[in-house]
Amino acid sequence: MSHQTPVQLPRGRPRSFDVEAAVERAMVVFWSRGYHATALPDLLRATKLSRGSLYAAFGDKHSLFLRALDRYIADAVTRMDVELDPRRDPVDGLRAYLAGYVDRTSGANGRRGCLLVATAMELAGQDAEVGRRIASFFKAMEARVADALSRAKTAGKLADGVEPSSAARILVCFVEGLRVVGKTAPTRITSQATADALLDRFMK
Amino acid sequence: MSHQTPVQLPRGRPRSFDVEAAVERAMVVFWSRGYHATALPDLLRATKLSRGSLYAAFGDKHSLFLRALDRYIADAVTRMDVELDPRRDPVDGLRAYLAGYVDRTSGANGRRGCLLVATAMELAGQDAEVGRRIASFFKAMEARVADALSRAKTAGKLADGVEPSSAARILVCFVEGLRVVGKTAPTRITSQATADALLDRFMK
DNA sequence: GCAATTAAAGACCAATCGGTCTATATATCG
DNA sequence: CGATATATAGACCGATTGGTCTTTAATTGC
Repeated sequence: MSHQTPVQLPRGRPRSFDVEAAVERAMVVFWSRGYHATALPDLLRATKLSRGSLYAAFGDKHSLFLRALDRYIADAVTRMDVELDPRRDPVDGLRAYLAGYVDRTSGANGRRGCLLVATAMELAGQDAEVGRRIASFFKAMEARVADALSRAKTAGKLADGVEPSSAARILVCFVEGLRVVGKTAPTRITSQATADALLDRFMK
Repeated sequence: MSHQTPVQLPRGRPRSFDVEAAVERAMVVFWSRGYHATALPDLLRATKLSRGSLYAAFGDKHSLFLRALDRYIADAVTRMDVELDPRRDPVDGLRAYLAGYVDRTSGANGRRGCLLVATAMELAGQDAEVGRRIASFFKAMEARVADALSRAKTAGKLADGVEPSSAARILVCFVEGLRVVGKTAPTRITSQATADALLDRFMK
């Protein structure tokens, strides 16, 4: 039994732009330029908002950045939840997870970089709000990968002596390192072979 | 038989500050704040130079940054050349190399981050001069690690199926990923255990 | 119609940006 | 000494920064 909260309809002109779409457009700009190098005019151009509307909707540049970062993180977590879904074969899941990173860190995709890694390096040390988000994301990733590895172990597919929690930390570092090295645009073939070689070390 | 190049002594007041020391001080500032977030006054305070002297000595902010980056890279390469010296036992060398990264990515050291990774994420995509330096550093690291692994293989110390070149790419990604995750200040014990677990996968 | 609300456009703000330049003191040479 | 060169301090520059505010038009509910 749920009650309808009687939503008081606002009296005036309703908001005419999609806030989430604006966050996404802002995210793309922060993603390609970083926080400090992104100026207000860049954000106005990308979101197609006026200065007034942007400040009314988001407060200031920093708040908008946090919304964009949250969006980026939510997308990444959602992706992992699909790839590493417990109902799926864990090894297939891990392969899909790695293949996704290979795709995102090769060639032109690699050049685009990663908002999360860039933010970690640019702001995590100085900005507590950002630092917490980065740390919790890495924990979330590690937990999901560890869980998949744990299921693989139960299924008898892990090589002898491989600890799921330890191997998960290795994989997290590896994929984040891929994002860094990906900035120099290695070929997909090389990256894929490297990821395969690592995973093979963990499997029977 | 070498000729003394007759160094024409400058006539006026000689330079009274140490240029390399100034580069190093500037490096520390860029290291902790990143390129865009570092303002001229920060650099003047750190180098203890006047505006005029700094511009006379280095040209502009960007040139000074490149000098600082080159210095950072040279230090890193020198360190690797010691750790992975061909006259040393390759496995000991690899352990020392990894231990160095563990030290630099744990706790407070981890929070300080890495100028190279931060620069890769902030500038490598947009700044060709920077991009080349980053790419060549990763190549240099990969070559040295591959060489050490190759010697380990010759000595019969590598596990079956481990390819030196492929394993070297894995290790490069891993240590750069450590630098990223290190921004959230993991404990040394955890990082060391993770690095050990990875290296063990490659060894007999 | 009228009140209420929001949009866009852009003037406006103080502060700061990277960079140049001048003035003056200092230190080294022949 | 006189010429040369470099140091510092700080004024100065136009451009840009993030952010506020005003004006006017648009769009809704009553």
